[in-house]
Amino acid sequence: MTEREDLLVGNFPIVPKQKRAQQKRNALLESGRILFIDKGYEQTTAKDIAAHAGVATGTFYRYFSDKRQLLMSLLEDKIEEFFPPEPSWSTPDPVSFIAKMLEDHGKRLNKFGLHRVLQELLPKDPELAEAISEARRKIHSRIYSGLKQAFEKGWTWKDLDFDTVSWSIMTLVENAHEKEVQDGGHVDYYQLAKVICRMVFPPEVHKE
Amino acid sequence: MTEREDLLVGNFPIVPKQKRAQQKRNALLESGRILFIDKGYEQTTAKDIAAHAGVATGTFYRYFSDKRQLLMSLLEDKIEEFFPPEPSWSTPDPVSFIAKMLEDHGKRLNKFGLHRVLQELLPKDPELAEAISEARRKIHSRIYSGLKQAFEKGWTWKDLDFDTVSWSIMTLVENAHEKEVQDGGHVDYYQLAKVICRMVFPPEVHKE
Amino acid sequence: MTEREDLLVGNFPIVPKQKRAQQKRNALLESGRILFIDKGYEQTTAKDIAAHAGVATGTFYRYFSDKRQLLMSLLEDKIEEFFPPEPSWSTPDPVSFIAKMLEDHGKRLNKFGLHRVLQELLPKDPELAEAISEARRKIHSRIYSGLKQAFEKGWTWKDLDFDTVSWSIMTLVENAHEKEVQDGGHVDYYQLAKVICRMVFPPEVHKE
Amino acid sequence: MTEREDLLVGNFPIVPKQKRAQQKRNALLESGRILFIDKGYEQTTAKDIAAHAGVATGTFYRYFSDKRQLLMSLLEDKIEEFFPPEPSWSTPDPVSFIAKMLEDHGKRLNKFGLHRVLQELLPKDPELAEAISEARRKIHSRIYSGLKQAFEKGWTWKDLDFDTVSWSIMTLVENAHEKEVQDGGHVDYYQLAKVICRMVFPPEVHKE
DNA sequence: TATGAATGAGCCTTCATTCAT
DNA sequence: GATGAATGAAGGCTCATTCAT
Repeated sequence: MTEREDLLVGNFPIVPKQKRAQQKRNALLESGRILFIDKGYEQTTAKDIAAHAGVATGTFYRYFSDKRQLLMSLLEDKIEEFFPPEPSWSTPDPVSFIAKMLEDHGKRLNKFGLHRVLQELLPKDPELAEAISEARRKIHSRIYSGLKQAFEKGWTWKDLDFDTVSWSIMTLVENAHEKEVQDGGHVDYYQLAKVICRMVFPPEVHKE
Repeated sequence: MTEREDLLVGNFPIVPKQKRAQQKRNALLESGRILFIDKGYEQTTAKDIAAHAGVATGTFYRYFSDKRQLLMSLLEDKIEEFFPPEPSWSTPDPVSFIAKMLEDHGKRLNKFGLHRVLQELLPKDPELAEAISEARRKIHSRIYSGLKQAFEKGWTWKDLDFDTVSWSIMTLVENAHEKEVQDGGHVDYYQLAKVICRMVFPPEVHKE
Repeated sequence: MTEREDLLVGNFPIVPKQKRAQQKRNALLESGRILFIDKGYEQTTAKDIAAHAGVATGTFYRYFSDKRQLLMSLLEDKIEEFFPPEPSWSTPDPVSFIAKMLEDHGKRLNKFGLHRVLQELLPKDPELAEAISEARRKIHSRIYSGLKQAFEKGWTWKDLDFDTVSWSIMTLVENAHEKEVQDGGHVDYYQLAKVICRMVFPPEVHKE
Repeated sequence: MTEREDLLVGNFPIVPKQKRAQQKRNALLESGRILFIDKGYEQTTAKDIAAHAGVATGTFYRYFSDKRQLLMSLLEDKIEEFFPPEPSWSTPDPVSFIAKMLEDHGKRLNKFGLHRVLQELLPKDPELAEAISEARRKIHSRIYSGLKQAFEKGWTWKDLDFDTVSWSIMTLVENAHEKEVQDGGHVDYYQLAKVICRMVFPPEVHKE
């Protein structure tokens, strides 16, 4: 982690070396995460976070230059959690594979919990928006090339539009975990995987 | 929805009857919309809105109890814009039909422009979240029953999972218009429609 | 005054047009002056000034962008008070003339009262420092040319160093009014004028 | 002055006896001096000083009760630097003597460098103001008696006003070194000395 | 009704000072 | 003695909301 520390964040107020300091820093991070998720980013003040972490206001500013930097530190570690693993089409049972992947990814995202906060921030934070956009582009291109390979092996629909289908898969994966929250119901990841496979494979391949 | 409408909005400052007043109210609404989209909800102050509408700060509060209510009024009129029209499967050419629908809906949403603002607000406004959720449920159930009818006519996959597929369609439709913004590229609505149809119809029906 | 308003200050928060507003602005200016003199610039907060003027903190910021701007507004009107009037050497009785001038100028400065504040600020406010410097340069050059004229009329010491003597006169005039404060004693302006004249005129001219 | 010295300074953290401690204390003093001159008194924090001296913040408070006391200690050692040596009128060449004295004193003051800081503090620190005032009174009285002696020897103007002339001399001496800074130009100490002598001696004595 | 000045709570941030290690 | 993290009071400033005109 240390090497990526200044990726989004800059290495502003000292990388804390003592264990104590690390703990306090982590407490602040965790408090930030909780409050951001609970009340939203704007509604959470530095004071709130400090109080929730059981430290004084000033202490917050020893570890973070401001609220935004705390959020960035939070993201930095976890940004990879947004990347769904590349779906593999050359599996004996792609549906199960994807179902498993969806479920794992959903769990990860829900545990992460900051997606809402990101949406709140994207409009006002172009730098962040760009970072996210970049991440999305990567996912998209990974799915895209996976599809291409499958296509070249003759497994997919002949008229597969790589771009549209990659985007559709990405969109469904990204939103799947929200489904649970939204309608309280649970997602049938297996069914969703089946739908995704149907977007890619014609039925005869499916059976194979 | 109509019955809960005033729940959302409150019936505070009386719907003004005079033409002058109506104009002012509309100017405020429009200014609010523009500024919310431009700078985000939190970043827009009541004073900003009033100034942009060419009235005094105090006047704002004659027409709206606060910023939130203005937003709610804005949504009230336009909430239906979120509803994609029910896809019709019993059309000679469902792909083209859906493609057209996607495009129209995308245009409408982009013209509306407040989706970003909604995302900014959802975390802090459970009431609004509930209203949106409700709207979603309606769309979902409409798509659901459309699918069911198609199923009963024997057009769809035999093992169609209504819920999963409805949700997938809804998700793709909701996000399609964002694609343009995100990757600057334009959406190929026809291809997307094809993908959707593939989720629903087996290939042999397709040709019909 | 209005035409010079934006000299040092910029015309930040609206030139108040209503009488009420003018009064409030003036009250703030006066409170600022009093508190600056009493407690020093740094020790005076915007809140203090507002409270002393009997208005809320926010009101302060309607009229001034910050403490510094208030001070600048204060100076703007009064900056000319720093300029001692040009001593006239071609008077029947230059000593009396200068004595009178010194006294008037001292009174003016003491009424103004902000010289201490200026000294507090000069080191940290280069813009202000420049303005003051500029003013000083003007005074200096006026005294300088007055001396030159007197010299050309053959009234002064033959070896008069214009620069040194101008500077000496300026320095004495500037500091004279502080003498009262410093040793509680009062300044004998007449004696001081005599000293100044001795710096300029040889004794034989003196009697003339 | 010696008796009041600890009044100014307080005898708080005991003059440290160990060599190490002395060094640290001196480092802090020197760092304080440098930073005060560079950034001003208010703008310099205890932490700044400690950091500049290469010790921890807490250490600062072992040696000084606070920022003010450090400044006072700084002055304590150097306050005598403010005293211009008594001008001697009974020299073969008083002009040169005084010129030399002015130059030396200017150099000393400029090396000292804290005059600006004093001006920043005087308004808020009556005790310091009193100490300075006291010092001034001493200088004044020394010059005064020097003049008196010269007068008694019949060297000066017959109508010399001791008080006014002492004050004038003191004022010119005190401000001379600032002239360099102010107009970038250099002071012609010889000319200034001549002016001072003219305030004291009539021309015929001058030649003597 | 319309106006916009006034209000003051509350956020962000700094820094003198303390204190556990 | 030294350290530097922690504290929290206090200042700067904004903005939603009220209210006298």
